[in-house]
Amino acid sequence: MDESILGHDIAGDVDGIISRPTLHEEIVERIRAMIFDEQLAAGTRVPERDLCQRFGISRTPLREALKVLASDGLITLLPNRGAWVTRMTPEDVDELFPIMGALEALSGELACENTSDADVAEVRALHYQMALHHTRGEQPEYFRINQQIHDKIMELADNPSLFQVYRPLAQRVRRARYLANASINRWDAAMREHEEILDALDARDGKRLAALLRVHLLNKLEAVKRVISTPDEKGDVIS
Amino acid sequence: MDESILGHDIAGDVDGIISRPTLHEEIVERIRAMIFDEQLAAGTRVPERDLCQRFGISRTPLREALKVLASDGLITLLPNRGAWVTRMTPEDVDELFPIMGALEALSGELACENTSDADVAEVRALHYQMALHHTRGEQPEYFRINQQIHDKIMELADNPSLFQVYRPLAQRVRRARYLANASINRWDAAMREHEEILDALDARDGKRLAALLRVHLLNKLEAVKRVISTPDEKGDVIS
DNA sequence: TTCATACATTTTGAATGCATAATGCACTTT
DNA sequence: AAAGTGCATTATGCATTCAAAATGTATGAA
Repeated sequence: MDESILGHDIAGDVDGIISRPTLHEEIVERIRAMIFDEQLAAGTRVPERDLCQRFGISRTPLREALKVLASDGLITLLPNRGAWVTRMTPEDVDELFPIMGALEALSGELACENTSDADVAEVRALHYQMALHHTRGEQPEYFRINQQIHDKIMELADNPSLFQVYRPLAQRVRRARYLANASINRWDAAMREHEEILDALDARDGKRLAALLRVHLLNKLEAVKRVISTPDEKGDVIS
Repeated sequence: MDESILGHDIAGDVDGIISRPTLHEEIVERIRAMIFDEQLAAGTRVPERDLCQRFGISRTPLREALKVLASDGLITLLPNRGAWVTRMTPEDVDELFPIMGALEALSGELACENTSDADVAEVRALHYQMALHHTRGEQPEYFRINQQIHDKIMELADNPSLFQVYRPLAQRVRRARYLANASINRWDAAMREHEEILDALDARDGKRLAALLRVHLLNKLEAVKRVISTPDEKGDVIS
């Protein structure tokens, strides 16, 4: 019919709500992503004018986005002196890891109430893929799958508000967390902990999974602190 | 000398950092307060123009504040259709209470590591004042002191990030929480739980205090849900 | 040279302006 | 009268403008 002339099928969309994201939401996500993959590095200035040009927008929606990101703690606004990507301090890590531990523990507990066998199978597959990267010493791949497992558990918790609270915290510590994995000792230990995590999820043992996830994260705390309190030669503590 | 002529002593401030809060920060706090005490009621529109006039500012900083409050979930932005004070649904309560439970539990655990005898004495004084209001059936006073006790424990945790994460959640459920106290059954039970909470804090038993705070909050969940899912005659579910 | 100062330039915070979308209301039509 | 239609009004999202603050730079003094 008409659709085929237009070259695409619109039948599926006729009664859905039309989503019109506003600029500032879109920009929040883009800047999030840029901080995530370090196009905007911790401790550097957020180049307002450049970003406006790059995104082809005016300063108003960009600045709205900056306020939102600042309230997440992802960037820091210095009055009259611009926006800067927040740098992680050892004190921040001391504060944030216990919080994230509590939230991950909750995610594990809730996940056990909802997890199907297929879900466990999915996590198991990720787990053994991660184990493979571990034995091969492939750190970036290990780290990526590791993230996926924790994200999957968070998803199984089926609590969008929990994810929303957790996400900005996780993003703030993500880079430091990645670097902390460099320590091989900790890497082996983390892998053993993950065995137990999978086991507890399989058994739907919410309390145990919660405790494991919490300890797993707290164990990383010291490693992360060591990394970020060791300035490299550029004086740039975490990049 | 000069200070006394001006009528106040400025000697204490000479080397402190001069704080210059930006407009949008100030406005975020004001609107927070207005939602808190229901000058802006749940489910109603946030009157952008009125607020601009009232605060004597332009739309730009106000709108920046609205984006921040929206990212906290305190208000909801409908594209091209204004800002509305977020209304609490039973689903929200189901999601938020376990999260707040986990965070309060953590606050209790951390508090036990830092609490001095003087701090315990302070909480004890609040506790018995609250008990008095309970026996007298003075609900608003009871509720206020109850808040103060939980706030005090959060403060003793000495983790600003924890407070920052907790605060927006607490504010979202605050009104529903207040109404839930109306149920006398729950009120007596809550009072007994508070006895135990004080006891655990006094003993610096972090694990126990954590468990108590968590259960305390979870116990409120059902009462709160009952309240908000019972629309009143105006069809306004929580006001 | 190093340091301080004055001045031009840039950046920032907030107000204003403008195009588009949503809303309210008079007017029709049945 | 109830429901639909078209138009005027208002509100919204974003761009632009403007004043104040911060920054960079050239000049002069020690």
